[in-house]
Amino acid sequence: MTPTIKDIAARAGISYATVSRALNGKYGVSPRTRERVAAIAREMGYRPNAIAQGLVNRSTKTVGLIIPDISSPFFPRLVLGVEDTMMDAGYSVFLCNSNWKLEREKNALLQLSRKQVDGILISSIAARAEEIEPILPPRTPLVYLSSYPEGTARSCVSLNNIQGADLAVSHLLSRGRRRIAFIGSAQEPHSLADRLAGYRRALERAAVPLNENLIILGEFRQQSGYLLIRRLLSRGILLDGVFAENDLIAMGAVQGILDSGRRVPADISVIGFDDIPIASHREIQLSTIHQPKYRIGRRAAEIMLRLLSMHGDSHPAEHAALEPELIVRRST
Amino acid sequence: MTPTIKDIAARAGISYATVSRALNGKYGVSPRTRERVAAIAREMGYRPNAIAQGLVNRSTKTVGLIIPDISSPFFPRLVLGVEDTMMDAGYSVFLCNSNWKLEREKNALLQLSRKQVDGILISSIAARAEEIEPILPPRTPLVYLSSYPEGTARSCVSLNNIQGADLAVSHLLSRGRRRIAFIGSAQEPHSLADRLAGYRRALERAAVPLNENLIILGEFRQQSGYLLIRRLLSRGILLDGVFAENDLIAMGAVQGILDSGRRVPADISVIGFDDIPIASHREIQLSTIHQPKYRIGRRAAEIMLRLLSMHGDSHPAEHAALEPELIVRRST
DNA sequence: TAAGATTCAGCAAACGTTTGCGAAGCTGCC
DNA sequence: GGCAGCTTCGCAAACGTTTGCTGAATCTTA
Repeated sequence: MTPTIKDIAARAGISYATVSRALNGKYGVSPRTRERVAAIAREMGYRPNAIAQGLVNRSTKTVGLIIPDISSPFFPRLVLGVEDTMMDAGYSVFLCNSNWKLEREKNALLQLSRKQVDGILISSIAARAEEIEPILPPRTPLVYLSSYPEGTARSCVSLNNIQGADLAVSHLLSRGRRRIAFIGSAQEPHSLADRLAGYRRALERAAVPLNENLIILGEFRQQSGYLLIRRLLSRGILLDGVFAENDLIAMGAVQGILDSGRRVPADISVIGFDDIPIASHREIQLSTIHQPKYRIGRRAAEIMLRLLSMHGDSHPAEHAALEPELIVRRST
Repeated sequence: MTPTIKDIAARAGISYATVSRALNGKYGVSPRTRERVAAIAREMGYRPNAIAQGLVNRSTKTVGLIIPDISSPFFPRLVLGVEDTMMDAGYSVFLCNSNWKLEREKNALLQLSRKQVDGILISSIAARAEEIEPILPPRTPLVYLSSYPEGTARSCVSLNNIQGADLAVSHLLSRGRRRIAFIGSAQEPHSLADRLAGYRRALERAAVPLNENLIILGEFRQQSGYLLIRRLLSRGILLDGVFAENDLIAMGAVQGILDSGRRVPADISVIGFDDIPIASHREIQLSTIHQPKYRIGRRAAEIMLRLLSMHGDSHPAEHAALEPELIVRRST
């Protein structure tokens, strides 16, 4: 079928060991044969079988990337950042969507380990490291990106969520808002916790009392934001600001507020999180906290490459927390 | 390290051939030992090494998926459709972004074939099949999705682009528009050709003369639509309708029209193509031709699975052309 | 009870590579 | 001319599986 190293050897009249050495630039083969082998390989259209190489080298030049949902607008650029840099380094990436389900996340981890990936990058929805890390062989390079479980000793790349939330809420406060709702999602326990912490911190610093009634949770979807805000407003709860855990929720909230006859930002200011592409659209103009998604992906991939290069010697975990950036637009 | 089949054999005091047969439910091992092996395997946390299996089975349970750019809003749901159904069938998918470059597309093809993928799904930007198909080993299952090169004998899943464009332009005509611009991109030669053909067909049927000055090409980006329409308008060319090859271009065109002091749709109607998520947003409301992206992905994956199941016996190419759907919103 | 049939398990080759070790062949020096 | 030392290459094992073939043990049947 497709030519193997043995076919080349037969054609060149030498052993296949020599062919391997010639092709890989290893020591111990004369320039003459090296050239001859290269020529024959080219002529026959030889391609090294990466599976066979993976078996003997115990390295597949392959990594896994697990995210909740590629069709959620936050992830595509993250994935691109990872793929671009891994690709440049000669790695291929398996993409797995967990669909926000822990079970599927675990399953993906299992499949990937079976496939002998050299490392795994994951935007995990697990609350605690013990839920997922034991699934992997002990020394598998693992880096979390954007979201990580509590109690992990692995490398992480994420935004400083506490600070981001603080920035957002402080911005609302600076606009004179005092009754600020928090609309979040329980889908990513850890970032929820951090953003909630930032929310609390900002309020506390401004000496604004916390009102538990203003904290509500749903899903990372636009409709969720819409329904939650409408429920809140219909209960007659007073509001003058909304901090949503992500832009989709924020956009839903804006719609809900408008539909209830109130104005944005005149009556209620709304700020989101993530700065997904649509947020900057002229007709939307949502204030938000920018996350450098591509850079997060790239950075995580770079860390992965370092981990891979020192093939399991020791894993000094690196926690990169990128700086959030406040983007003020029309909604505040 | 991680336990192999031999470790299990040693522990059970039997040969590893028997362990393999027991684990795979092959004939020729007693229920008693089968059970014992299963128990030991579970206890030791055994996981079959898919690389080794791939080498001997000559099948890796892996496919490649090549698209131009995951961060372009058309692709995420397409990818999700593929990933979901391949995953359910026990396959993993390598994601590769070609960044609209033929060179990168070819390179991805090469890498994937090295990695011994069982098949490849590709949204190709190649103009002709000869540019890319020779790269793959002759009988590699290959299915095109959404976009395919001319002259291919392989399976394709795509929208009926001619009909879609016809629908869009006919819709503009039915709104009384007669001077309809076509703004497209040269990035995907084949879909451009088809959509242009549909544009021509609709005009012809309505006996509206074709004006070559109204056909302009750029890239699949919002800014491209903006710049092209502004240039057109500033040259004093009369327009009352715009058919854009995709929604991003259409949105850019809308902005350009508004910025030039004209109204949409009162002065100029605009219709796009794809129905990306943002198009349906309340503040955007772009008329467009809907593409069932997830379904296209799923369908392509299903065809791939059929191809895989008959491991290379014969490849009766299947050309699935899904029906476009006109979505009328505020912009027309 | 003996012979044949049937069940169960092991041996070893194969998949396509990489690589340690050893064996030639050559060069040059004394 | 003999020997050391270097260069160049081949042999064979290994990576972790699957599977055809063979052999032993058990069971069936006359």
